[in-house]
Amino acid sequence: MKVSTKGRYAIRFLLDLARNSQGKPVRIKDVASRQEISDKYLEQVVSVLQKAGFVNSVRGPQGGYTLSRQPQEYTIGDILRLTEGNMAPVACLAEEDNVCQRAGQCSTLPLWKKLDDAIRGVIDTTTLADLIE
Amino acid sequence: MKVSTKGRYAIRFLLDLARNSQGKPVRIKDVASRQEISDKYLEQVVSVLQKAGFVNSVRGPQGGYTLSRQPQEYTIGDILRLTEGNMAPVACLAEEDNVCQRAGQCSTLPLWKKLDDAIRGVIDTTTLADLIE
DNA sequence: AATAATCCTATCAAAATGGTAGGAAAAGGA
DNA sequence: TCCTTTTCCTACCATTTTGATAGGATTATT
Repeated sequence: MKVSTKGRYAIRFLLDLARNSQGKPVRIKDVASRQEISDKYLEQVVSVLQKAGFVNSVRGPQGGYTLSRQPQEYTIGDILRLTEGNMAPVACLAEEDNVCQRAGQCSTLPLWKKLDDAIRGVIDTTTLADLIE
Repeated sequence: MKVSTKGRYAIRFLLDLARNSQGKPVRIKDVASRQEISDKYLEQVVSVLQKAGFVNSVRGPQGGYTLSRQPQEYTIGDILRLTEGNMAPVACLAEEDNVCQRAGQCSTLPLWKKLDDAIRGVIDTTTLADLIE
């Protein structure tokens, strides 16, 4: 039940952009050094963000990344679901077609639903903007 | 961010004991077949429960396991922390000595604290008894 | 003595995690 | 045009975790 580096680095990357890009593109290398993270690994994480349209990229010298929306328009849930996959605590809650045959008689399902609600209650109501002081 | 089979099987095992043991020991084999779980694997999960004193065991014929407390005295949090390890969503919240050097300037820490609180709010207030209808 | 159950340890395949590495492609400046 | 700088893309890899299987030792009952 841990959030992996993928999700955590994605949040820190976007947060770093929000803070350090004044309209100008920010290089992965700079974020990586500020965040004390492997830049080659961060590159892979950012690639997912880029493909999903979470960031805009500029290639070549003076290139880098910028946010494609306002900080308050990124929920932590969006970022984590993109990078970590579904955030449901059990697989049977993750997708519609993943319902198991025991669902009807499963007495732990209500527990997992409550836990899922609690998690979503936090990650879907917190945005990047909330993390910037 | 998934609860693994270890934690889920442990809950289902204890729940099965609560339902099917009328004072008498319940065999792993029977639980495993009712729960459609590998009995040799369940054995290993149960061994953790036994060593922690969550269940009493009786060896030999007519042996098996019984709950060592009342169902309402087992919180889901106790069971999951025992079998899954710490349930904090990030390592730096898991133990006292795990605090990272960036904690002071870490702007994601409040998020993880809120998420941790939300998770504990569910798992520490739900007991086995709540899952028995 | 045979049987039935827990107990204990070793092993293992597959997947996930957290990277490293190297080069291709694009864009800018000299 | 050429060099540099950046993103982009893909392959590979070591370690750990996950979810088991397997086999036998130990204990207790009949």
